[in-house]
Amino acid sequence: MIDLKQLRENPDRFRAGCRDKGMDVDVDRLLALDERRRSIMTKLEDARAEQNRLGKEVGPQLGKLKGQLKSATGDAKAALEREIASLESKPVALKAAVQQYEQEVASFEPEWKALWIQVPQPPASDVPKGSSSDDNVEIRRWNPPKSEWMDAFDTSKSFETNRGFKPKSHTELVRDLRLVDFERGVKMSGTRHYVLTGMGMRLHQAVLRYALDFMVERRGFTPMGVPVIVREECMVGTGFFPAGREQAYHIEESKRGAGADLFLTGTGEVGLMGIHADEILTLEQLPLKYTTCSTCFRREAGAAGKDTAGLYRIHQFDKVEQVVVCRADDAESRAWHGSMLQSVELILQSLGIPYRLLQCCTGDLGVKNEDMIDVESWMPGRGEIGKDGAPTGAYGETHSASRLGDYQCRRLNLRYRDENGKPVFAYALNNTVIASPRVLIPILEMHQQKDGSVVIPPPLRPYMGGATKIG
RNA sequence: GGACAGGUGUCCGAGCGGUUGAAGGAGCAGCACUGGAAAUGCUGUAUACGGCCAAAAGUCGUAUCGAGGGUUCGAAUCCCUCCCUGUCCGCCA
Repeated sequence: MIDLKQLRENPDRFRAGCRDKGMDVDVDRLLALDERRRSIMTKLEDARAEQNRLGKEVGPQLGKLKGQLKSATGDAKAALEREIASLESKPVALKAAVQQYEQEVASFEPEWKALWIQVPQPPASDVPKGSSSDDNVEIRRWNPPKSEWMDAFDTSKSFETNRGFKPKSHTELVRDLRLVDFERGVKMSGTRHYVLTGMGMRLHQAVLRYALDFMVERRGFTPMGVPVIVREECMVGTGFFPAGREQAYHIEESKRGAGADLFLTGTGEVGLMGIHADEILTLEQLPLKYTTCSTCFRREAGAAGKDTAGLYRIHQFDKVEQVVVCRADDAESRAWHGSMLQSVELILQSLGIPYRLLQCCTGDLGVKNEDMIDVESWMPGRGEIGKDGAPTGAYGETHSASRLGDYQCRRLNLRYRDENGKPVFAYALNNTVIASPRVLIPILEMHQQKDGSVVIPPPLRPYMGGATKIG
């Protein structure tokens, strides 16, 4: 969430942030409620201060009198009772005032809080303005050169021009090579479910394990295994709720008598960032560099009819995720952003997948990020159908790298103590390392051979018993 | 899932319904002592929000003893609900 002090001091920045992100949050209403709340709180606190002062004064006297009352009789007893009654009546008026203020605040506090957590993190100043993903700006692209195991590939030319034969789509490849069984996945769990079979499962696991090991061994990240079933606080704290509530599977344990419902996480980011919620870290602990491999669950509400075929948009998948929690420093955050993206690029290059980086425009950012770069991988089986009847190929999003400023850590109450010993909300970043089975689409489609087999990229071979191709 | 026992500051650990942000210890920091250290002594050692202040420092107020609600003039202390931890039993990858 945002800092209310900053909102008061510079509301225009947040109004502009809402506008640029295309989000409709009533900032002025929030400001008015905040003002009202603070003014009542001041009165409430004054009343309570007086109440406390009286309590300290009256308390010991009452204690003494009540002690005396036990042994008193007759007139002395009646006099004591009168004195006690008069002492006790003193703070009663204050109590009524306190209760009235409390009720007043309670009457609009939920609205105040709801508005507060909805205000999005304003985009960084250098993020291009735009209204949708169409306005994203390409930063650079990479095409594989000729190497020991694959020929060069140029995405500006058709697959057939590059390779000399028409490509199959990944749905055809997984069918012909028996890597995925969609029918039975749907039988068990409904639309957008699948069964990975045989070498399909092995390839899936190989990609994940390669990516995790890469992050740990080459990039110095700490591997973690985190819960994928979490409480609502985790979802709110990481910024996925309330905005993304419809995207998460909801386990209604409260309906069975438990105290709290649970939610399935859509990314390992939730578990990784939740680890240090409500903590104050030391400067030496930073930066935190965590990576995890976790199963991700997404309802894909609102995506009905989109990408219905194949492995692109599914309800359950596995993802290696990376997060960095660093000190509250813009330059440091930007440096980590670059470093995290470099990890992704190195992995994609080693797998021989053409890709491009897109600077997301303001309108494509979520509530919590101030800057986001998407990585899109080349998928020869995607895109329009060309004159020759084969798809022309297209880039499809496989990764996303966000800078969140202190927005997420403020929500999570995750701080560190700076050089002066002051607690400061840390900055957070997150980035996909690899998400599978989606990444199997470019791997299979890019490395398919004329005979219908698929060459396994060398880094994955050790994870597949040394196999060099499928089929 | 059942039966008990618990949850207090960085940690351990007291706490009678009334001057308790909270005894006592440990740790940590500063100072003193020392040639230097140990030992010892003294001092300090939470967070959030709000007020005062140009700001910082500081200071004042409020809240926080697992969370939320209640009783009361007043709750760490009493009551209710939930969460968590431990032990035993049951079940089980």
